[in-house]
Amino acid sequence: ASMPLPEVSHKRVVLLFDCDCFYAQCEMLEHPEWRKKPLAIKQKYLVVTCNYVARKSGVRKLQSLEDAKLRCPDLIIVDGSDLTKYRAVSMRVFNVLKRFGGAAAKHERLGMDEVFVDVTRAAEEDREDEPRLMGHLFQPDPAAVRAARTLRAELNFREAPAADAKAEQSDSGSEDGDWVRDYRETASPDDAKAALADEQLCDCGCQKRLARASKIAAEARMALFKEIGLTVSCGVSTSKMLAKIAAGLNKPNKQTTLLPQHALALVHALPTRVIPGLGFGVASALRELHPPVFTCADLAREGVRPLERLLRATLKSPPAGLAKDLWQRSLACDTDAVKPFSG
DNA sequence: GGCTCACACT
DNA sequence: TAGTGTGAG
Repeated sequence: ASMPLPEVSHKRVVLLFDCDCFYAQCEMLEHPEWRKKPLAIKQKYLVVTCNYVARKSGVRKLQSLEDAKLRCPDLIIVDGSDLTKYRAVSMRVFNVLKRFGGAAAKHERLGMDEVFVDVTRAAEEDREDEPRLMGHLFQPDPAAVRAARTLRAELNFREAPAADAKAEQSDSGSEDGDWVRDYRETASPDDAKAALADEQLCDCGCQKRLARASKIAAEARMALFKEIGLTVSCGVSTSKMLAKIAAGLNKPNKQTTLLPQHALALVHALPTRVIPGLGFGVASALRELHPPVFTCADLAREGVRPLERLLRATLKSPPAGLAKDLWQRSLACDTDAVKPFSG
């Protein structure tokens, strides 16, 4: 009612490239004989990352070395406290990615192993009318879509390009429906899911822009593999938050497109920690509330004012506007811009 | 603007 | 872990 509604537009196109187990891959570049063996990188007495062979034996990030060795007795352990070579590989990755997305693209580094790229302009200017969607497409299940719809109704919240305005022009506009049905590469969905996807189509052109972007992502990933020998996972969506979440859906060495009209169905049930800017402290405080706030849907229902109070009680000096930003992100609306020249 | 601190990010 | 980045004051 009196809550400010999130601004939702699908106009941006954001990629997130996330190097798979970055330090471990760097070590395997120097030692190809380790590729098929379980490999962990340690700092002090902690495993900071490990390759996917090691993960099959239950080795995990931030495990104690002791635990890791118990789970995987033949684990190869490399000290990773000298970051020099990782920094060098990281810069090579960034320099390759800078070639993609055209002159108007913006590239932002996050840590050593992640790069955001805003490819809005390139995706708009692409002439291709029926771009092939590369990689995976996230498809919500019907229950998640129903839950998202309920949440939207509860909060009286409508997405900018209306999904229901489409019903009236259903006989004229079958081309978009065919386009999605024919070009997705995920495992073939059942009829219910296909119907669901068609029902949720958006007419702002975001599907085509995201598909064009998925091609840029595929080309960039190929270049990284050929020129450096690294595999990366990639998320393709309309904001940094959604691209990051999408990248995590299929790993390693896969890319995933998340259509903005499916974002709430994905986000609503996820823990509040998926929201960038909402860290360990705030997430813990939210869980202590009664009733406890666990998921993004819980946080969305909580509203801005109670969140402001919690931030004041939890943080030393909460940045202005943080509550509003976090609350909007709980509804999958993230307007944080890709900031160029951060590397 | 520059310093420290708290907090979040990898 | 070993850093980097950000906003508040």
